[in-house]
Amino acid sequence: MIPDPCGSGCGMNLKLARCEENNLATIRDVAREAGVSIATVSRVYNDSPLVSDDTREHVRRVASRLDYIPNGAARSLITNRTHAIGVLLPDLYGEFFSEVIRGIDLAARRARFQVLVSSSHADTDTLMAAVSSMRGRIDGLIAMAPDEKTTSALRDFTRKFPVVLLNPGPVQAECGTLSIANFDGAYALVRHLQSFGHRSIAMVKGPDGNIDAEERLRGYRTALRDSGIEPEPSLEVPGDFTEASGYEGALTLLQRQLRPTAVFAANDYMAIGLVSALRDSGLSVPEDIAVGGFDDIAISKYLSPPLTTVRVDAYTLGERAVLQILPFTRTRKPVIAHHEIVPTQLVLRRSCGSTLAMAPDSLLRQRRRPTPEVEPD
Amino acid sequence: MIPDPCGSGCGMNLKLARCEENNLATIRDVAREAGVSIATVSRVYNDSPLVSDDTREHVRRVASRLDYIPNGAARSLITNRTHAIGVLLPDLYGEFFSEVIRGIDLAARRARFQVLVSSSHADTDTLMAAVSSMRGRIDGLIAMAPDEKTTSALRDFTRKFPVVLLNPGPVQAECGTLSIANFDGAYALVRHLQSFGHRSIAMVKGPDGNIDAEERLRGYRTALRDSGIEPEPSLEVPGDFTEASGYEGALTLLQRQLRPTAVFAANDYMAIGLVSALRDSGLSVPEDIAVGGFDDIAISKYLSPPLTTVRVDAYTLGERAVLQILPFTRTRKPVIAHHEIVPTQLVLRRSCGSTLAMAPDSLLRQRRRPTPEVEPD
DNA sequence: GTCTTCGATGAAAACGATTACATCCGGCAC
DNA sequence: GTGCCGGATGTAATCGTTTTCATCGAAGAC
Repeated sequence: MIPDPCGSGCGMNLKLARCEENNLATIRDVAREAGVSIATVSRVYNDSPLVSDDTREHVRRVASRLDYIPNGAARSLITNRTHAIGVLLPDLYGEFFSEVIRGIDLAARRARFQVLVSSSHADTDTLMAAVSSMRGRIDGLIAMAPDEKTTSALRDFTRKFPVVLLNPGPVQAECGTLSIANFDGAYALVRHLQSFGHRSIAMVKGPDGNIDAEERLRGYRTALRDSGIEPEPSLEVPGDFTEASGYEGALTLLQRQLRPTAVFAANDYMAIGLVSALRDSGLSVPEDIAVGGFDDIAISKYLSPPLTTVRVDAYTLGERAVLQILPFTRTRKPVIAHHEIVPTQLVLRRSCGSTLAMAPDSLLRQRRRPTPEVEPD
Repeated sequence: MIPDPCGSGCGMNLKLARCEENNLATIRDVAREAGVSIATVSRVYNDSPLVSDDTREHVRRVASRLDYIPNGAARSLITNRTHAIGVLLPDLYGEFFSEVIRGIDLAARRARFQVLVSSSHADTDTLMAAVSSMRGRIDGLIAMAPDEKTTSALRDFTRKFPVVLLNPGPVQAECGTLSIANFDGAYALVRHLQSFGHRSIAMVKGPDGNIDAEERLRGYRTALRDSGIEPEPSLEVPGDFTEASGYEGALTLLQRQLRPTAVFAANDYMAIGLVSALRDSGLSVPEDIAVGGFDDIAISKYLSPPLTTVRVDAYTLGERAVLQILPFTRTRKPVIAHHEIVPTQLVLRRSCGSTLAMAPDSLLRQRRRPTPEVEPD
C-alpha cells in the first residue's frame, strides 16, 4: 500500500494539490469528504434551518477534521458585506490615539466586526491611497480629520459610503460626525481659574489649522469675554502641542513686564514643558503661577504638582464612532448627517491651586464637592 | 428627452442599478463605458505592458470619471493574496501595545500592506475565533502570546500559515518568533544595583504564568547567583503588574525585620506603587531604598525621583515582526523557524541612586559614562 | 392510489476581479 | 502572394463562497 503522502490522516481521496501545497481546505473539500453538496456545507456554516441535524453534525465533524475555515474574501464578495470597518488616523503616537483604537476595537468586536487600521497620513494623497486600498474590504470608515483639508478630501467619499468623521471641526459635513467638547472644556478650565481670582490668564496655543487647538482657543477667549475681559494677543503665545513648545511659550510669557498669574496650555504635553520652564526660572507652581492643561494624559496625575487639566475620553470617542456607523454598514449607504459631541471633564489637581487643602477659605466653604468636576486622584 | 435619472453625467448607458443603488462602479462598468473588455481594464490596473498607451489613457480617464476603485475582496480571491497582515494582541491598553501597533503599521505601510487588528482576547476560544474570522483576509499573522496556553493554541495554525509570535517564551515554536530581552534587562539592572554595593535586593514579581514576568525573575535570580548570593524566597513578593500590587509588595517587604536596601519591580507600574508605599512609610528613595523598574513607560522620567528602569523598544518589536513575516506572505507558507531577540536598554535615573551627581565617589571615578547604558533624560 | 405539501438537498448562477489562451491584424521576409 | 511573428485585444475559466431555483422523497389528505 502506498503510504499517505501527507503524513497524517489527510485522506487519499482529497485533491492531491491540497496536501502538496499545504493550503487550507475549501468548502469543496469539505463537501466532497462529507459526501454532500457545497450548498449544504454553506448552509451549515450559515446556521440555515434547512439542514437536518444528522447532516449538520456530520458536516461539522468533517470540517473540523480538515481544519476548514470559510474564506472571508469569497464570502464578502458574494454577500457584499465584509464585517470590517476601516480606521484612518493621522498618527498612532501617544495614548490618545491608542485609546481611540481601543474603543473602536472593543465596540467592533462586540458587533463581531473586524478593524482595519491605517495611520500616519502626512498628506491627502497618501490618505486617499489608503481609502482606495480599503475599497471592497470594509463596510464603513471611521476617519479622523484633524484639519480642513482632510475633511474636504473625504467629502466625495462620504456621499457614497458610510463614513464617520472624528473631530471634523465646525464644518457641516454631510455624514456622521463625532467631536470632542474642546470649547466647553477650555471654557470650564479658564472659568475655574477665574474663580480663584486670576484676571491675567495667558494661553499657549496649539498648532495653526488644528481644529482641536482652535476650539480650545475659542473656549479660552469666550471665557475671558464672559467675565468682562478682552483677550489680549500678547497673552496668547504659539505652540505646537510638543513639550518643547510649552517650554518656549513659558519663556516668552516671562519676558512680559507684567507676568500673568495663570497659564492655560492647549494640551498636557505643553503644560509639562511650561511647568519645567517656570521651575527653571525659579517660579513655583501654583503659588507664583497656576497652570492648566488639556487631555489628562496618564502622566498628568504623577507630575509635581499634579496637573489640573481637562479629561478627554478617547475611548468613548472610538466606541461612539463604531456605534454610530454600525447601522449603516448593512446597506453601505452613507451615514445620515448626524453630529455628536463627546463631553470633557474638568480634572482638578494641584497645579491650578484648586485642591481642597490649598483652596482659598471662601471656596472651601462654598464648593466642597463641585458637582460636575472630578476629585483629584 | 428623458432627463438623466442619476442627476449628473451618470450616463444612461450605465446599468441603471448602479445609479439607483448608489453602488460604486465595477470593472464591468468601466469596460462598458470605455468600450473595451474587462480584461483590458484589468490590465491597465495591473500595469501590464500589453496595453497601448492610447487605450490605457482612455481607460484611466473613464475609470476616474466613474470613481472606479478595484474591489479588494475580488482581487484577493483570485490572486490568493490579500496584502494584509493580521495582528492579535491580548490587550490594547497602555503605551506598550500602542507602540507595537505603531511599529507594525508603519512597517506594513512601507510594504503597502494593510493591518487587521484584533485585541483583548481573554481566553483561547475568543482568540481562535478571531483567527478564524481573519481567514482569507490576511497573508500572515502576528500574534502576541503572553502565556503558554496561547502559544499552543496557535501551534496548529503556525504549521500551515505564516505566523510570527511575539514573546512566546522559551518554548520552541516552529515559526517565526520575536522576544524581548527580558532576562538580559533584568540581569543588567540587578547587576547595576549591586555595583552600588546593594547586597539585599528584593523583587516584586509579575503575574504567574506570564512569560515576561518569569524571564525577568530568572534574570534577577541569575544576577544574584552570579555574585554569589543565593536568592531568598522571602525577598520575592508577588505582584500582578498593577500599581496597587506594587504598593502591596512594598508593605510586605517592610514587614521583614531586615529591610532590603534595593527593590526591583518587574514593571514600571509596580515600581510607581512601590515608591508611593515607601514614601507613605516615611522612607525616601533612593536614600533609604533604591528602586528599579522595567519598561520605561513615558511617565517614568517624570516621577520624583525619576525611575531607573529597563527600556523596551516596543516600536521595534512591531517593526521587526512585520519584516520577519513579509517574505512569507507571498507564498503563504509557514515562516521558517527563526528566533529573534529585541534588546533592552538600561536607563539610569535617580531612583536607584545612580545619577552621576548622586553616585558614590568611587563609581563616579570609574564609570563616568557607562557604555551600553543611556544617560538620564 | 393520486395529489399536495414540505423539508432536505443539489445544481448552477452570481459576486468582481485575474489570467491563460484564442483571435485579429499589420508588417516583414521570402 | 504566402507564411510567420508579435503586439493589442477579447473570451472564458477560475477563485470560494451564497443563494435561487429545481428536484426528490416521504408524509398526509382525500
